[in-house]
Amino acid sequence: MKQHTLLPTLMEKNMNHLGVDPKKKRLSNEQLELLENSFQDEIKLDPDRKMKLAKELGLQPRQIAVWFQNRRARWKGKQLERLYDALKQEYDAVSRDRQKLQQEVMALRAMLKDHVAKNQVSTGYTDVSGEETVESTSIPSSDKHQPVAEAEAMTTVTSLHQMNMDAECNYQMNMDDYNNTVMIPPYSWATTSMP
DNA sequence: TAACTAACCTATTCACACA
DNA sequence: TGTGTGAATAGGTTAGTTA
Repeated sequence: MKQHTLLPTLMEKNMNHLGVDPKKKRLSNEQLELLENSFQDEIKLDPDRKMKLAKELGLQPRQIAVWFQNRRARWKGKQLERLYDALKQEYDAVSRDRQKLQQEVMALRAMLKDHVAKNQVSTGYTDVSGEETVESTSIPSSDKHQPVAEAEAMTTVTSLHQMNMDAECNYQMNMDDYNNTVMIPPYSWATTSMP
């Protein structure tokens, strides 16, 4: 059950020389240093260590426990901050890649449109002359092949689009994987030692 | 198995130091 | 005197113990 033992000892000590009722008093540098060192050793506080620290620092065990609780909360906040920064960097990088891919897709689409238009024109000529025009892209075209070429071209665009979609899906999946790996279930973070 | 207990958590309050 | 920081509190969850 909760322990609501307040701190008469410390308070009394502190108010004696001030003539006031200090309800909250900052810990001294020495006390903080020792607590900090202890926290760096182990984020969790076992009862023996709590008693030892309390004795050593002249504080109530409850104060030691509270200090560790607050320290863990601050530590977790920092961890979340770092995690946020890492995720943001990752997101920015993926975002840039996505934009680049989209630009490539647009360029390829434009090329394809141009290519199809030229094929249609050249097909018009071949209808008359019977000659076959070969584009620099080496895609064969004739009145017989033209629908096939268009279909292939459309397939290419669809594939590119699919690749783009896949990239997005992969990113989503990776983020999910990352979340499953990194997201910390309640309280479990506290059982891990300091990084 | 329910009740109790201790330790922990998050959210909040509040005293104090300082610009 | 407003604000940031940290000690302390409130209330909830979890896990171990016991009758």
